[in-house]
Amino acid sequence: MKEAESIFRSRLKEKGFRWTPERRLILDEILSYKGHFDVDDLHFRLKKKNGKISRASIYRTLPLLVECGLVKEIVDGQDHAHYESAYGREHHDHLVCKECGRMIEFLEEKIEGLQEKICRKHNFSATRHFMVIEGICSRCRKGQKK
Amino acid sequence: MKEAESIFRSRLKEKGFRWTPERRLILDEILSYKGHFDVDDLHFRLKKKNGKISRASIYRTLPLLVECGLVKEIVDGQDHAHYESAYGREHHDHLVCKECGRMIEFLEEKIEGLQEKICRKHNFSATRHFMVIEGICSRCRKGQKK
DNA sequence: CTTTTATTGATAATGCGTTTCAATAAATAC
DNA sequence: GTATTTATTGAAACGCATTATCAATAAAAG
Repeated sequence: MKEAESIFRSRLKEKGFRWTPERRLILDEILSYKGHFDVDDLHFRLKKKNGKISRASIYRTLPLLVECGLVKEIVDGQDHAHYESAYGREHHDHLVCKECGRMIEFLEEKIEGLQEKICRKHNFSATRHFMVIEGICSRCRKGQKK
Repeated sequence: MKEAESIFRSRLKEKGFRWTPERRLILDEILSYKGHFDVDDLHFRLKKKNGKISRASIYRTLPLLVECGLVKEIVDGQDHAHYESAYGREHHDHLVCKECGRMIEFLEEKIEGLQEKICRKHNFSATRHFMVIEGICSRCRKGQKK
């Protein structure tokens, strides 16, 4: 299945951008990694496998992938950006543990519906929405009880 | 009504911190300004009125005010932090316009209830939660139609 | 193969936020 | 009130994530 790649390649073509080995490596790595990541994580994994991709290329490629819906930024209220692969995945929100950084995904259909209602009420045209619950996860709570 | 001030002053005392003219000016300005703001907004307004407060003092004071619940950080997925006075205000979420930056507040009780349900389900102890809907507000949409 | 021009990696620059430090000034005791 | 202690201040240096610059490289198209 190369659908994700063809989505990316046709979007690049549309904009007069080019399909390069670096962009391919970045896309492949993101698709093969199931989890949340930041730029450093991704750079580390790419360097380990290929030893030659610059951080600058990652910073340049990520917005392109976000734009065509293959990657999503996770807004988590922490100090720097986190991302996740969005290819073949449904929208969901996150519980973020302040202790260990773990992100737990959840989906509550009713919330999605309520968000649409609010947009209609305010005549607001939504392009993105997210919800974050920050706190201490069950694992870390057990740890704190000594 | 000086309740907000006494909340802040007793919290400072508790921690061995001091009540200073600068902290008073910052608190007063935040309480008197009804709206969302960032550090630059606040610094500009304080300088105009008093001509002598440093950005560093604002950066140092804001977390103290957040800690005692008088100010809330608005996590909006934009590039830098925004805040709002939280004194005497109920929790609410935001619609954020990518065009003009305007933030529209909303409260949906049902969403709050659903968030609690999700936390119970994951045995997660929440300390903060927020929801943002990003897009184009009604005003800007009208403008775009020429 | 040649031409055009986007992309790359390295590095400099940006911008928000934090830390450092010497001078100042609250708080407390006397 | 005066002296002592130590947190706070403003200015400037710093840290860190991200963006912009630039010369060399390499896709794309003819």
